[in-house]
Amino acid sequence: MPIWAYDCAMARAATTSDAFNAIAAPQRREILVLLRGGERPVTDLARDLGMTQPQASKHLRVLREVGLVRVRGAGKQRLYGLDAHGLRPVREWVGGFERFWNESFDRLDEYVHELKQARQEASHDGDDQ
Amino acid sequence: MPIWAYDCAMARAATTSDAFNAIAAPQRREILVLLRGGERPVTDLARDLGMTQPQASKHLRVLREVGLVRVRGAGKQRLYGLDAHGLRPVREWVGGFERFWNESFDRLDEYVHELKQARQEASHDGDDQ
DNA sequence: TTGACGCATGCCGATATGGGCATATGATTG
DNA sequence: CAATCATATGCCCATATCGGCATGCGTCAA
Repeated sequence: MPIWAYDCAMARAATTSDAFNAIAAPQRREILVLLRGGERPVTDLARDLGMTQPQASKHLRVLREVGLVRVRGAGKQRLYGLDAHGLRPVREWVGGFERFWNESFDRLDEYVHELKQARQEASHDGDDQ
Repeated sequence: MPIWAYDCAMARAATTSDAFNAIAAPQRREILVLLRGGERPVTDLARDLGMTQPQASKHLRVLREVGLVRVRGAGKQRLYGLDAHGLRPVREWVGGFERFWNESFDRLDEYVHELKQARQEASHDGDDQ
């Protein structure tokens, strides 16, 4: 039995790492959808989503930390509002795959071939990471 | 002090729940990006991503379970290929927010108003749960 | 000031992840 | 068949998450 110098650091990326992680949770996605309808207080959201107020608050905290929602104190209430800017990276990343679900897989190889050549000639990179 | 009838079931949605969770991990996103260049064997991907082979296999397993990649045995190797169909839901969901990052927040309220009216007239709901 | 209301946090427990390494499984070649 | 290469799994651990409930904190009303 060796010394097992385990260097285990983190288990799973924090939900607050980025928008990708934040929107992984369905509940958080629903919150964002609701927020498209305008600013709303926490309790309201909680009720509509059928979750407890603390849960809603926690989800909202995550969304706030990644910058997907803003808060604005309105008297006793705190109105949460959508700030969709943070979703752009997601949109762009996914957008890079659009052509791949429009093509059948049999023809995909050719497609890929073209892409490869085009990329080499244009020396046009800058999407990974 | 009650009996603490804790009903805690699951902690966090499985990464294999859906595409949203699967692509939450940066490494998995990178794999998909690499796969845009065509089918590739595991070891290849692992090397390019600077991760161990087991790790790559595990990530690929997740991606396979949500249907984002396909496998094809090619001799000793197993060629993984992209199957981007599963990304459509993501694309569509995010797409629902496009207008929100093109508009300034001051004008957002009007926007929202229009949306609300349009929705009421169309009586078009059906997103909860 | 005391209440009351709205929201944020804290704590507990169960779970699954992700990383590391060792090894089982599969397929191919000699 | 045995040996080998390519992958897939199995375990270990540390961590963060989510769910439930209780309570702290800030704001407004009486």
